Amino acid sequence: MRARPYHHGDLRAALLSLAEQTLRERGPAELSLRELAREAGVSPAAPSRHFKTKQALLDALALEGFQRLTTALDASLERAGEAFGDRLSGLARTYLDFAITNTALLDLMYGRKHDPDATAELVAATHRLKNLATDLIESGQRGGQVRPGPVERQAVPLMVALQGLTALALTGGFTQEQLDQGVDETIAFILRGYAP
Amino acid sequence: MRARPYHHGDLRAALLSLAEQTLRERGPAELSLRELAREAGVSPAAPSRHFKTKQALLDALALEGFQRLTTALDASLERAGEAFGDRLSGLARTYLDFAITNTALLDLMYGRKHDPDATAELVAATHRLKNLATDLIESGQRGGQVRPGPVERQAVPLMVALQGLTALALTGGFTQEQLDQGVDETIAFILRGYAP
DNA sequence: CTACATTGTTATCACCGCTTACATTCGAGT
DNA sequence: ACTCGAATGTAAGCGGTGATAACAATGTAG
Repeated sequence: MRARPYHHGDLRAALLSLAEQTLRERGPAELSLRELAREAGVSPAAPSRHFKTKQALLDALALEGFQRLTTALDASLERAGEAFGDRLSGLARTYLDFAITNTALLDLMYGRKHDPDATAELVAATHRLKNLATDLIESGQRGGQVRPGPVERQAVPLMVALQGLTALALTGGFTQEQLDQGVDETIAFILRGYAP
Repeated sequence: MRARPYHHGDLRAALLSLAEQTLRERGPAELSLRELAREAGVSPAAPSRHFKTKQALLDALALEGFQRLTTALDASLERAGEAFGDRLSGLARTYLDFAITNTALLDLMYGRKHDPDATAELVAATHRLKNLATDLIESGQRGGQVRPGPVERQAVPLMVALQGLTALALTGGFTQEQLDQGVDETIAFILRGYAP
């Protein structure tokens, strides 16, 4: 019977996975490198080979989150038809769904984002997200469902709505039903606001 | 020359004030009870007389934040005239201003809010905030500037917009000018959406 | 097969939040 | 004015944390 091998195999991935689980189940405050090491069955100093600091681990986790989110949003747009309303509604619901099922991760993502010394990769990831919104608005303008005007400005209400919906969903103390209604209401509201 | 007196005088207030300063300048992660005690010129265990745990300190800070915010919002409504647009615009700008000048504090406020074991006082404070929004919408309906419908639903887009605006303002990477334009745009957008 | 890079371990540091037992001061009731 | 309990502060110590440095085992390229 082989004892536990000296080398873990894929400690980096294991740490990220365990970290996300802990984040999800017990919140960011409870996340300890030493505990992750224990759970992974390695010594307390081992994680430092893969993540120089705790912050580096969190950054990697946030980056992974951004990747998963943009993937989901891309897929949603892929699924949707041509109609602007459908695309917008699908985007909003996908975003909201991600927010609800990955609350702590999303918090981490946005929390890290406005830290002055965030990774360049992280900043890039957020830009990609922003582009998704402006692209949608722009195509809506081409199709005539969105009033003309500078995209940079026109896209703001959409991003506001997305951020706001998730914020409410996460902190609001709403029932699931209220929430669904609120989403419907808000999407209708947005479309009305964008109408030419 | 008297040595430092055995009793601090108002340690509780001093701790809260120092804590807010630290929160503002160095973020929530850097906040340590021991350090606060050092800065207040008191032994490491002294704070525990006023705040049993670190979380209790943070809760007190968050509560203070809610009080200051609702005060500011009340004042804004007081200042504004009767016109629905003005009231809404004033409310939004006041909220946003608070968010920008008290970023970390607001984060703390909302972060604590959806924690299962939050103080009853905290929950009450957030409800007061929610009422402010529904009241505004309701009065808008009475005045005929807001389409009729259940207030509970109609108020959602407003709260969404407030939350979303602050979220964007804090994490967005916008210039001040872009932000001002975005606020204008969003407020116009909201009014259009609420129009009967 | 050897030399080097990678990955893990051990040991140690300084710091943290929290608790317990003890010291000082304040203030209310006589 | 005195006393005595409540409030407030101190000292010491526990277990936990993130980080680092020195050392050991393993993988791998030449």
